[in-house]
Amino acid sequence: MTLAAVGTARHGEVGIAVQPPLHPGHDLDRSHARGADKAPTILDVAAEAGVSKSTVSNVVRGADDVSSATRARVLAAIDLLGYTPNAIARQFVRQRTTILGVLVGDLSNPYYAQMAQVAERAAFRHGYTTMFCNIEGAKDIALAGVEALLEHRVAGIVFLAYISRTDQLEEALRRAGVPIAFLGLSERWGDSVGPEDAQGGRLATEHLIGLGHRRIAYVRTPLVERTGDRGRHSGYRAAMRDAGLDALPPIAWAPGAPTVRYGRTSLKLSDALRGGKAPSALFVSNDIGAIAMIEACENERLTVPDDVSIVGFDDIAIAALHRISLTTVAQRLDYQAERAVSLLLERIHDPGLPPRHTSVSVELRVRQSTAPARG
Amino acid sequence: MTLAAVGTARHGEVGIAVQPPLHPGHDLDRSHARGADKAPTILDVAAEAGVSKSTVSNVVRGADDVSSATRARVLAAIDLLGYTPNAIARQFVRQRTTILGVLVGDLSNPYYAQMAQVAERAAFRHGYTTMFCNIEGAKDIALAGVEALLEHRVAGIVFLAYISRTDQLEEALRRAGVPIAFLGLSERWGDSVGPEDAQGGRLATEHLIGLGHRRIAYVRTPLVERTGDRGRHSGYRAAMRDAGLDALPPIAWAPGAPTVRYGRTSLKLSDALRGGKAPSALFVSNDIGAIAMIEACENERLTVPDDVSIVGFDDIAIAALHRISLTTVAQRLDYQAERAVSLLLERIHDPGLPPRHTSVSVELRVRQSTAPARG
DNA sequence: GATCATACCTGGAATGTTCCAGGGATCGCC
DNA sequence: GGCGATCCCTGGAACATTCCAGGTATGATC
Repeated sequence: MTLAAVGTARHGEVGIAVQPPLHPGHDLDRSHARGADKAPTILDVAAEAGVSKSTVSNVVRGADDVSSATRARVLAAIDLLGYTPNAIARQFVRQRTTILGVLVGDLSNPYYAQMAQVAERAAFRHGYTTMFCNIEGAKDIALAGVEALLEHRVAGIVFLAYISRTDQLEEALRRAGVPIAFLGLSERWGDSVGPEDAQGGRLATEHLIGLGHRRIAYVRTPLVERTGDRGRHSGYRAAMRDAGLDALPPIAWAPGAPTVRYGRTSLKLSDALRGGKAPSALFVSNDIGAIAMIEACENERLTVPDDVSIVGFDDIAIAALHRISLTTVAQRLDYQAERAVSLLLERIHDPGLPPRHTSVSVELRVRQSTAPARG
Repeated sequence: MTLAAVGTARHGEVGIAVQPPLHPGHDLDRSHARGADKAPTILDVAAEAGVSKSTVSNVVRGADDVSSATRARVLAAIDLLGYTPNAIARQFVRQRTTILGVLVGDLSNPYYAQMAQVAERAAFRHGYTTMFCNIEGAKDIALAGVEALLEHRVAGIVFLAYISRTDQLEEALRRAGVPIAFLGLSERWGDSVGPEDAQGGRLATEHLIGLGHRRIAYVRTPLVERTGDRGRHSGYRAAMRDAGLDALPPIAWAPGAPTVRYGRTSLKLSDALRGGKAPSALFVSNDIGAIAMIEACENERLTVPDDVSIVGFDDIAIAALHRISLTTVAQRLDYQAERAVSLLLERIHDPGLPPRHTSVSVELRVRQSTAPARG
């Protein structure tokens, strides 16, 4: 507390000049009287500055009807006492918070981590803090997490998870009536931002077709929401149809944790990628899955891209590593996260808004995991 | 609301039997009278159940002095009204929260993301929610982030960031007197958990020496806190000394963002890795740096591990990918995050505890980025 | 000098919960 | 039937802030 006063004195004489050493020695008494155990309140500051609590409140909140002399006096008192405004009390009386809940599927997955980071930053820039719940695919945890967010009366929720929403979870969210933005997904009941899945599926598939591949399979991983998966798959089918090719039956990742390690063992490649009718190219519904697929192929002594070409979706950071160099459909993760936060804040401000769904254009990034078909 | 009651009926007739259809039709009146705009409070529930607010509070908090008949009646009323306890009011009156602040350096860095995930999970398991601040190395943002956490009166802070702590930031934290645990670091003023840096440095270096390398350089990246860097570097020096080898001058990553992309261009390899006196092996102070180093080497047409062996530190998930296959010093990220949360909760419970520093043992994981020295 | 306007400040009500002291029943025991 | 114990329940105070109606100077205008 004394240090703070010194700090003030150092960086400007204004506050000090208006209000010299105020009550010399008195601060010691105060701190003894109150004890160091309790944080100073707006009333302590008011007493110290010789004004009412309302005036201190006005200063803290930046209201304009405070004379500059009074303001300086109050600021000096705040500095002296080391007062930190109590957001809990503020939230309590104003009956709303500036906290955004973030439901994130799995932070150890780079896709979500990148999204979460940008969302946090965007929220912070708008004066909101973020409360995270890592729901990791477990339905009961998700429900408990949502409950916690609702109890804390978050102003809105960013939904960033692949968990298949149960009726229970969805109903809990609807009932609470809290603004919610689905990030990385489209066509939900709240607001949403997502990539142009169908267009991406088409780009990926056309790229492979252009390289001369005829037998191209779609690989579906549990990472992708049904809606996203549907779009990507239908883009694939449309491109195949337009090229006069037959769509192959999709290869499915066994249900389970969406990690590279799991995918590597889960994908049954022996069946899918061996023999005369095996596909020479794969379009995988996301990058983590595509990387798992590369691992799985190389485990089975199939070289990528020589034996199999692979295209992913997302363009997460590690896809660009030389050693990985994954051809993929890039979606602007950062833009989407920003947009989701904007949608949320707009709805918080005006709950009457109609639901809005933003889809973000995608772009093919050709790297080394795809090569012309052989023969 | 009705659904919830049905749910109750399904898994047990007790609640329903004790309190049949209570007040049929009445719920509609209430919801109209109150209007759907305001969330029901404990008083609404009390009126509905015909008890006092204190009793409802007892039920919600799980206090034991409530008869089972009354409890059932209150629960039914809660269900009917869709009451969600107001954590803000609870925090307000109890003068403490069950929120843990997490200051995280950079969520898009897998090292932090993994730590953050486990920390969140551990906190949640103990009944705490987490408030994230992504401080990304910018000092003013870090300060504003800490301020936000303090205003929300978080019960403790997990510090998970490489940002070099300014006097200002450190003083703000000390002054606030909030319990704080440093994660991934040791030897700080609060509680801390970190890996055995010196031992790790020694293991990495001895592995390279064992492979016949003589000219081994230490590469320092801006990712690592000074303390961690010091330990790893000194472990390296000790191993070199014990083997009768000269430690080379450390190679430094230019200050800047700690990403692979940046590191790739920032590391001046032409000078460091060319010529007769160039090192044949590198020990890099963390995995992201090591991966950047692999990229940088291969950019310069140096093959890893044939031309240069590289060892990292951390064993982040992507280090294990076949395509990366980084030899590295593994530290138990999950255990550390768990431990940091435990330390924090113990201190919240008993602030008088002396500062504790846990160091976690490390273990070398040999993969494909290291090979015997040539010639 | 009365009236009005403006600038600045203040006191009180309200917010939803917890916690505590205490108050009725009911029961058992002498 | 008096007393104590136990069980269950209740009303009120307290928490730190915001917001609003109102109050008091000061200055300007007629």
